[in-house]
Amino acid sequence: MIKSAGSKPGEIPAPTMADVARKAGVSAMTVSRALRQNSYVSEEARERIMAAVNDLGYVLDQAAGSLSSRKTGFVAAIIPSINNSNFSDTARGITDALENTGLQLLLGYTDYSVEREEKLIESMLRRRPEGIILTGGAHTARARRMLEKAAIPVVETWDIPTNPVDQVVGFSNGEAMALLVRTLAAKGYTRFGYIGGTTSRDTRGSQRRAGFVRALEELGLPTGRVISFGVPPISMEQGAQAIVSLLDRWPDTQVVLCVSDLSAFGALMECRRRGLRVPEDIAIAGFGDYEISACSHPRMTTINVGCYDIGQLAATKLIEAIQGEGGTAEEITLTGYRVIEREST
Amino acid sequence: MIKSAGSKPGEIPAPTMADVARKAGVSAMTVSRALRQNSYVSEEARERIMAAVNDLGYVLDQAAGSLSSRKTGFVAAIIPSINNSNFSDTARGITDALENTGLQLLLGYTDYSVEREEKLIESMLRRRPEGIILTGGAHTARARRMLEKAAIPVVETWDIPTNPVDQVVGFSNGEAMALLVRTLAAKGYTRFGYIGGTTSRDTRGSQRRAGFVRALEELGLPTGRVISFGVPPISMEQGAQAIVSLLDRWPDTQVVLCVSDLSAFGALMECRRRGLRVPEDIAIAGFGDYEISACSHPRMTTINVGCYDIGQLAATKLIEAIQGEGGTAEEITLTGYRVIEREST
DNA sequence: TGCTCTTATGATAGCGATAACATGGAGTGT
DNA sequence: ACACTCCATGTTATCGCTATCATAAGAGCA
Repeated sequence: MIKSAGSKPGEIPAPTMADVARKAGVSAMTVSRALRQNSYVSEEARERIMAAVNDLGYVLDQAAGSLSSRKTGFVAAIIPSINNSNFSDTARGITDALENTGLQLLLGYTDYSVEREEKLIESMLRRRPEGIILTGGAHTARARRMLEKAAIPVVETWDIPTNPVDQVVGFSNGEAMALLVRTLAAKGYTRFGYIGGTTSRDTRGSQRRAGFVRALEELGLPTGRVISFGVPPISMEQGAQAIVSLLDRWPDTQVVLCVSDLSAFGALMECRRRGLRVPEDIAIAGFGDYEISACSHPRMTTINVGCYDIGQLAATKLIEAIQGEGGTAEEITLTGYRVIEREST
Repeated sequence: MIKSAGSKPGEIPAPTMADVARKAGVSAMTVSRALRQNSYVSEEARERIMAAVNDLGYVLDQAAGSLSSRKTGFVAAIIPSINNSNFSDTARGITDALENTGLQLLLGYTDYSVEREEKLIESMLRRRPEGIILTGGAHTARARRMLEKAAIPVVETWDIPTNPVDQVVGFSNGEAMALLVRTLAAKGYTRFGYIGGTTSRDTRGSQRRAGFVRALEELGLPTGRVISFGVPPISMEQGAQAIVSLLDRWPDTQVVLCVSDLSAFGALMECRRRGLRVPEDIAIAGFGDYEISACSHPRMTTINVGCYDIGQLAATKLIEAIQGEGGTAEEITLTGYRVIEREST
């Protein structure tokens, strides 16, 4: 429990707009106008006001302002993890798009749990954001209800939900993985392995695996070499362990695709450690085009999915919906992805 | 400019506490009490209120609440970058410590610019956070003034500022790097190289370099092999390029220390690419103990600085100061670091 | 029976800003 | 000189909640 902070004895309360107004010899309203530079204030008054602001060290209280104006200036964004650079790239894209709009980001992460997402959504809605950006389309029923009730623009990203809440900015993870399979099959590989996480908490991970299997089926290639290793997100170390058991069970595997570059990198390094030549003995590909895959030795084949662009585009769409007059039609914006072939395949 | 959002024709305004009160047949004050479960409300009334809350899909407006109670429930944290996993680990530590305190994190990143930091601090102070966590001790004069004026607890992290604003949770980057130098010197290395960034924007980077030079001087070893490459943060790719020019200029270098694991990894991979044996031909060490250094081949020597702990400890100290009665004395909390010797040296 | 103490609830008055309307000069065209 | 803009400023009434004080019913006790 937070103790009564209040004003401790001797503590001077922070100056308010009224204090500034008094010092500058104008009304509070004029101060408000001067600080938002969108209305008529004489140059002379503005200068006096700014001097008073400086003197007093006055800082606007936005909570009070937004109560009155019914606009909080908040945008909420929820990503699975900040430690994953794919998602932090998206967060960066969001922040950059928000720059100079006067909107401030409330960022939260779910650790890949829809229950945590529900809690986060609730605590963020208490702050009355003007819009909200989510990762993926899997939400609890209560989360959905809260979102609908909130009557603010929502953008789901990184995925194509079958039943979107509102707008969508993303791509088909399954299709992207399938494209990678087809690209590699075209190079002559036939015996494909896959490394991913066990549970279905990570919907994007599941879709990637499904895309992997589907593409192989379409090509008439065997689909059995799938290793599910640990709870998502799969770490580098887990990737290393997974490829060992994969090659143990299916020593004739020619190429291994991984749910992300991180596990792929772990697998790649483990192979090198064991003296396997990549791609001659075993080829490896990742997903996500993390910085690491362009720099590893050998450099890794992967799929770039435009993480930053997803964030930037999602935020741009959200801003349009916030500023736009009417209900922007529900809309699905597909973002691009491309296979980046490097030395590891 | 944001258009007048207001209530568009036909749009139902969100339910307020008064609506809930009416529906439950109690006063707004009782609803407020019931929702904060800290005061006397009969079980019967609480049930009726919760039912009404559910029916209406009511969500508390914290902005209004905090205006009245003079407590916003916000804590601000500013880190250099969210894409850097060292700092996102710190952010994670902060969030985890905040869990169940009812405090919500306002996260911002500076891109290693004190000017951006100043802007961020200002926009965050507008939200009246109850405390603020910063990275490093370098701030603009105006930022310092704002922080002092704000009269809220401040914790500076990741560094030991010479003139702290308030509390500090961090370590000496220079000493940590010096320890690494001494550890490696003890193994017999004498010709040390260093890879870091050019400008002094990144104070932690500068301190690490200074620590490197100082330690060598104390050991009576040559200090000249320093490559400054690009604007911080130095990427993996830049690390790769840097080691090429370093070895070009000083081919007899035995061991190269890098400002972070990321550049060290780039350097390591580049060496392998060129057929150099690590550590036999050239040894490499990083800084920060990123996931990558434990998994690369060869595994990298580095320094673990407890990024997560820094965040968690900083947040814990901040919470104490927020909840504690009086002005906690200004305090410097040193966090530990340790050299992790692996295969690359 | 009267007194205090605990529990449960309500009425009122702000918190610090802004929306909306009102006011009063200065410039402008006819 | 008269209406008529434009500009600059002030007044008033909230926004949705909580602090604070007031009230009242029952429990426990002498």
